[in-house]
Amino acid sequence: MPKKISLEDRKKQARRVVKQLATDYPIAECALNYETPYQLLIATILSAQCTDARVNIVTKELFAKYPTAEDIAALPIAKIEKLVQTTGFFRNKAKNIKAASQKLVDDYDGEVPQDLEALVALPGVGRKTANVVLGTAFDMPTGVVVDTHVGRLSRRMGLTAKTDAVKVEEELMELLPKKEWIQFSHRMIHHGRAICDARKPKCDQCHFAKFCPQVGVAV
DNA sequence: ATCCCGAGGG
DNA sequence: CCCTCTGGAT
Repeated sequence: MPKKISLEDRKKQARRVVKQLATDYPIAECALNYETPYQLLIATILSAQCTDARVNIVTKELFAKYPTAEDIAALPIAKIEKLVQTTGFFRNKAKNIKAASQKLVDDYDGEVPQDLEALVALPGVGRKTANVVLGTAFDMPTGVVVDTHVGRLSRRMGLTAKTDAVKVEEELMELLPKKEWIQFSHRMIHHGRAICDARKPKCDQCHFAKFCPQVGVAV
C-alpha cells in the first residue's frame, strides 16, 4: 500500500512533473491516426487493451474502406469483427462500433456530439474515450484522460495513491490547471510507453528520476 | 507469465 | 465491488 501523501506535496510534485513533461515532450499529440473526430472515436474504442501501433495498423485499412459512421453502420457485424480482430476484444468492439455508428447516424446526422453525456451514452464509449475525443478532436477538455499509463505513472510519481481510474482523474483535476489536462495525458502516455513502462521502467534514462519516489523500488 | 491509450454487466 | 471479453507483444 502506498503511503498517504499530503495535498501540498502532491501539488508541488505535479508542478515538477508538468515542467519535466514539457521539457521532454515538447510536442504533445495523440499517437492514434485519424482524419476526423469520428475516426478518433473509433480508434479510441479499439485501443482498449491494445497497443496504439496495432490500432493504427487496423484503422489504416478500416478507414480507407469505411471512413464514415454511415459506412460502418451499414457493415455486417461479421465483417467488422474480421477487420478489428487483431486488436483483441473483437466481438465486443465490433458490436459497439456498429451500434455507436448507427446511433450517430440516427441521432446526430453522422457527426460526433461535442458533449460528454452524449458521448458516454454511445455503446462502448466510457469516460476515458469521451475525454480523449473531446480534448483531442474538439479541444474541449472535460477531464483528464486516465488510461493504464496515466494511472501507473501518476501513482509511481506520487501524484495519487488511488487505483480506480475515476478517483485518479478527480485527484489529477485538483492538481492540474485545466489548460494542462490534455497535454498532460498525452505526454504521460508517451513517457509511459518510452521510458516508464509497466514491466521494466528505464529509470537510468528517466529525467523524472531525480524527483520520483519510485526509482529503484519494485512497483 | 504479464501487459497493452476500457467498458459493460452482475 | 467483482468478473468477462481477446489477440499481440515482450
